[in-house]
Amino acid sequence: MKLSAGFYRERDALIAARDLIGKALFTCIGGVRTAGIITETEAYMGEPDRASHASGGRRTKRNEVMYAAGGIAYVYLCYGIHHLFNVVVREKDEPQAVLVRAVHPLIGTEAMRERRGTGTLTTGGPGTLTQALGIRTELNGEDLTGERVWLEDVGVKVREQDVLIGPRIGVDYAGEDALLPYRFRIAPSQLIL
DNA sequence: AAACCGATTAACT
DNA sequence: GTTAATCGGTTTC
Repeated sequence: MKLSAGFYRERDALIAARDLIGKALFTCIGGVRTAGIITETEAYMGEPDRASHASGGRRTKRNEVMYAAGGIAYVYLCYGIHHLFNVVVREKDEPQAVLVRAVHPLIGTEAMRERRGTGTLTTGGPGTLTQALGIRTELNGEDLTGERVWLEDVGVKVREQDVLIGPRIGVDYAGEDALLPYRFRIAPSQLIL
């Protein structure tokens, strides 16, 4: 079933990042429904987190949606090419978010392959999964309990020992915060086929 | 108004 | 292991 607004608001980014492993990310774009099982996430803890866009309370046009109440999408363009998808969590004015870094294709794999182009259907990175699911910046601020992008519990259980925890990727600029164990992923041997 | 840069990827050696 | 591609957001002048 679809995750409720309360699910997002009652968890901080760290707990949410763990709990979103194994959940399904759905989109319905242009009448095409696609979905994937979330296999990798990262937590961004807001003001005290130097790796977060909201570090030090920074508030700009781009990251404004992080300050809204949880249960909406934060989508932004990275390196001018890649759309990155985050789930905003906690209450209003607590700018925490979970970056979805990888999914395993579940529904609409042909549509995903088409969106990815002639290449193979791989959704193993934060930029490639958004391309496969059709997520673009127009979904920034989108309600995750709505009809265009949402998450569901599809009954996939991931055991604690199958979740690998480590430092986040690509945040070297964040100093010692780059070493925090805020990245969660399903052990490669446990990937659903 | 202009410079700078990034929560990345794919294609290389 | 390295690096070019690429452009909106942010910072700086």
